[in-house]
Amino acid sequence: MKEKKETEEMTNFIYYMIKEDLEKGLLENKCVHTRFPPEPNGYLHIGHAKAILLNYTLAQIFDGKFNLRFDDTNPIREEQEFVDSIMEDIRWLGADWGDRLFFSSDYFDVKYQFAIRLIEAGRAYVCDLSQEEIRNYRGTLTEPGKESPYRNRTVKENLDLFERMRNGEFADGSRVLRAKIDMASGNLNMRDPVIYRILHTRHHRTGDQWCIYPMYDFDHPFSDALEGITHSLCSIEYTDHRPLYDWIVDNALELFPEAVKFRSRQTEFARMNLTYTVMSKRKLRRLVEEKYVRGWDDPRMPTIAGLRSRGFTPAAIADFQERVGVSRADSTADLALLEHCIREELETTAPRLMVVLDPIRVVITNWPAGKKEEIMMENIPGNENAGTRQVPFSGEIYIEREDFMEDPPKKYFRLAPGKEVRLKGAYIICCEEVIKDTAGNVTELLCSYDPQTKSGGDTSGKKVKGVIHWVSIEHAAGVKVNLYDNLFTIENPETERDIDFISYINPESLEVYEDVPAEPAVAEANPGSRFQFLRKGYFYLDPLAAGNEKPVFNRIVALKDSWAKVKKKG
RNA sequence: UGGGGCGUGGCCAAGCGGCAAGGCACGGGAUUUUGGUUCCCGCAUGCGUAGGUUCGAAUCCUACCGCCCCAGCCA
Repeated sequence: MKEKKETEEMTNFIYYMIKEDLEKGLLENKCVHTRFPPEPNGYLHIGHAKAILLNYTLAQIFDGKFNLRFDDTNPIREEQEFVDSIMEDIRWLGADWGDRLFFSSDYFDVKYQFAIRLIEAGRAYVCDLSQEEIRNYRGTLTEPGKESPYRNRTVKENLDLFERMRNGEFADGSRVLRAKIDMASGNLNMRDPVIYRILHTRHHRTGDQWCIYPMYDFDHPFSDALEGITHSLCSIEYTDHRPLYDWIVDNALELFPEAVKFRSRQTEFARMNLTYTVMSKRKLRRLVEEKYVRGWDDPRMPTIAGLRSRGFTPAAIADFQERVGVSRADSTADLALLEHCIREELETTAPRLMVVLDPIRVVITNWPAGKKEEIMMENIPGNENAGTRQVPFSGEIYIEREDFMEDPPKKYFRLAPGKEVRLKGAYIICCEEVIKDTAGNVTELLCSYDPQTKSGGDTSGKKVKGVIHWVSIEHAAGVKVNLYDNLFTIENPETERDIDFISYINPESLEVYEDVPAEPAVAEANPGSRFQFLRKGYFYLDPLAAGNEKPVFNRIVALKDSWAKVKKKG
């Protein structure tokens, strides 16, 4: 990943909290140690990127450590496929976990021992209530719960039952292990939470070794303690779980001190939403399953895989997260900010190319027949190191259909009958005649060029306001272009109540141009590299389509278009 | 009507009793062979509301209002 961030750049409350912990010596002789704990049951999205980058960056800033730990305590939901994709995504983002890749399931054995100690201390018991009974006994938001009739079993009986649970003597759902806390607590999480359940399900890592599995609230704090995590960051909905987190760690410290590397503390921060998209796993899955997108990695998806195939860069995503910041308030970041970040990066790094998306033929009537001229163009204006390239120019070219108007408004600087415009890097041309088909559609423009106006050596003294891009027809290479736009038409499709978010899908979120003329230099472009199509936007040469007949370019983001604003205002 | 969290400009977000940072967006102007970039300028008499404390309040106190989360043997 890029160099460590200047600490001055990080100004969020978690950064200051850690800094204070360090100053007060609260970490004793430990270094800052964070972790990212994904459950391997789905794809990561840009909201996860916030958590990954926060944890990783914090560890970097303070010279600490960062663990990747898969939270795989529920064998029913988890699969190896997701472990692989998650690791790929995190690696791509640049968060390096070194040799600290862990799985919650690695510690099932110690966790079992810890559960036994809890039982021995009289702080956990085996409960025979059915799932429904447990729910009823729990009470409601406004009424306290009732104690389970099994709450006061003897330690001996609990130990025996728990062992038999582990040995597979009981059916799924018939018994659970519960922490004995407080059935009257206003915090439902403290009403004797279930900490182990019976699940005769094969686990993706431990196989059939276990038929009882720990619950998150028991597992997570203890895993943190085992790994010596100093700062356990999580999203805001876990705030209610913090007392339970502390209960577990305190008990571990008291009953199983030799297993605890550090008494970690949980700190919550708000998750991020993004405008013009949805973030919930359920909704993303629906988009995939109902084929509104081609898959989890569709370039319109807010998944890490989607952003990657769209052409976004890890640096732009990190910059975006940095600018969004971290707080405890619900927030929806503006997609415009993410777009700004990628444009800012690509402005100085992406070589330019001329491609005409919607071509109209231009014949330069006074151009010597058959003559070809090589035009030298800068790859990245203002950056000499990026070099130059030759672009062939001839008497028949394509220009963008929208760069010509038969009856232009006042502020239109492009081509129009009798008007002049500069062809980028080449000459100034003047539109002499408009040719139409029988339906009245413009099919071709007859123009004249002024030999005095060659770029770099213009002796005409002419000043034209408009400069347009072009491609020589004879020398053009064909490319396929995918124009991506927002997947949804409204800013917050997720928060609209009573209306199915599917109805806000943007029918024009993908526009495909099968064969579009591009300057011949495209042939040398490397798959996976990014370009600016002059005046159009930033594009990513799809590496997945590398074998195709034509190169495939995905639009990452369009260039800002102030003309569109002028037009709208009239 | 139980518990918890949060309310600072359109979107984020600093601020922690001394008189509202910054970014994006937006508006205006300059430069420009990308209507891009860059560069200037503008953009909260106001910090959910109402009271109170104080010489002084976004910051402290009180009450109220609004939004979010919690009743999985999910994480």
